[in-house]
Amino acid sequence: MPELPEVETTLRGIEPHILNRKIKRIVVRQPSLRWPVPNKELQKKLKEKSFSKIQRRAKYLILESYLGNLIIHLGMSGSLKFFPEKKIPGKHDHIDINFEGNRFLRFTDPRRFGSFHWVDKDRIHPLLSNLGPEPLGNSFSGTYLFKNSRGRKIAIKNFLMNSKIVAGIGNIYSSESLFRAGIRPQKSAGSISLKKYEDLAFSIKEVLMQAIESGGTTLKDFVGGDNKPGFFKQNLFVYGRSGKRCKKCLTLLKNLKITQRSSFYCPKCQR
DNA sequence: CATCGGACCTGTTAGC
DNA sequence: TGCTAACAGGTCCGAT
Repeated sequence: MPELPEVETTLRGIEPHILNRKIKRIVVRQPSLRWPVPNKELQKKLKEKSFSKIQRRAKYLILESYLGNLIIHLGMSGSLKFFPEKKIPGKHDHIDINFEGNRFLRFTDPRRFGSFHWVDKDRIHPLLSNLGPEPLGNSFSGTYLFKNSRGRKIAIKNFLMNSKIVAGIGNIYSSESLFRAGIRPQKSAGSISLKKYEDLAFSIKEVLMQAIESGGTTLKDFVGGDNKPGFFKQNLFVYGRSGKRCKKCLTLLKNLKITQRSSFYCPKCQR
C-alpha cells in the first residue's frame, strides 16, 4: 500500500496525537513480521518514555525517544492508526503502543511484510544506512540521476524503485512519474539523456508533492493515521488504468510486466 | 559490481 | 457455489 506519500500522510496523521505522551506498554500479539519484532527491547527502552519527534526516511517512520529510535516500516499492507480509547483488536492488529489514558497507536498488517526495529541513540540502523537521497530533498536532481545511471542497463522503472538510488518510490509513483516525463518504463536507465532526467526529476517531485497534498493514494483501503482515505487515486494518469484511454491523448494504455511487476504506460505519450 | 529470481505472508478477484 | 491461480502498494538476500 504505502509509498512515500502514504507514509508521509501517516506521519502527519499520528504525530499530533502521540508526541510527548507517556508510553505505558507495547503489546505485541504477533511478533513474526518481515523481521522478528524486538519485543523485550521495545519494552525496556520505551516504557515510561515518550516520542519527542517523528521523522520519515524513505518509507520508514522514525519515532525518536530518549534512549533511541523506534523504526517502523509498513510493508505492502501495513497501517498505523491512533485510537483515543480502548478497542478490541482484530485478526491483523499485531502491535499496540499504549499511552496514558487508554490512548493507543495500532499497527495493522494483513500480509506481515511490515517491520519494527529498535536502534540506540546516535546509531544508524543498517537498513537505513545505504539509502539514496530523498526525492523531495535538494540533493536529488536530474543531474544526480544522469550521473548514477551511466553504464546501467536496468529498466528505468526498476532504477527508480531501487532505494539505493532514490528513496521512497514504489510501483505507483514510478509509473506515474515516467508518464509525466514521457519516458517508457522499459527503457534502459543508461540510455536516457540528461535533459530527460531533468524532466523526470521534476515529475517525481511534482507527483509526490501533489500526492502528499491529497493525503496519499487509496487504492483499496489505505487510510492515514487519522483514518481518512487519500484522494490521489483520481489524479493517477496510468497506474491501474490499462485498457483505458490516456487522459492526455486518448490512446489505450498498456500494462507491461517488468521483473514480475505491473508497469503502466501510454505507448504514444511515452517513448 | 549489476541484475535477476525467490522469499517472506494473506486477502481478493478473475476464471473455469 | 466452489475451487484454483494470479495478483496486490515492498525490499532483502543469495545466485549468477
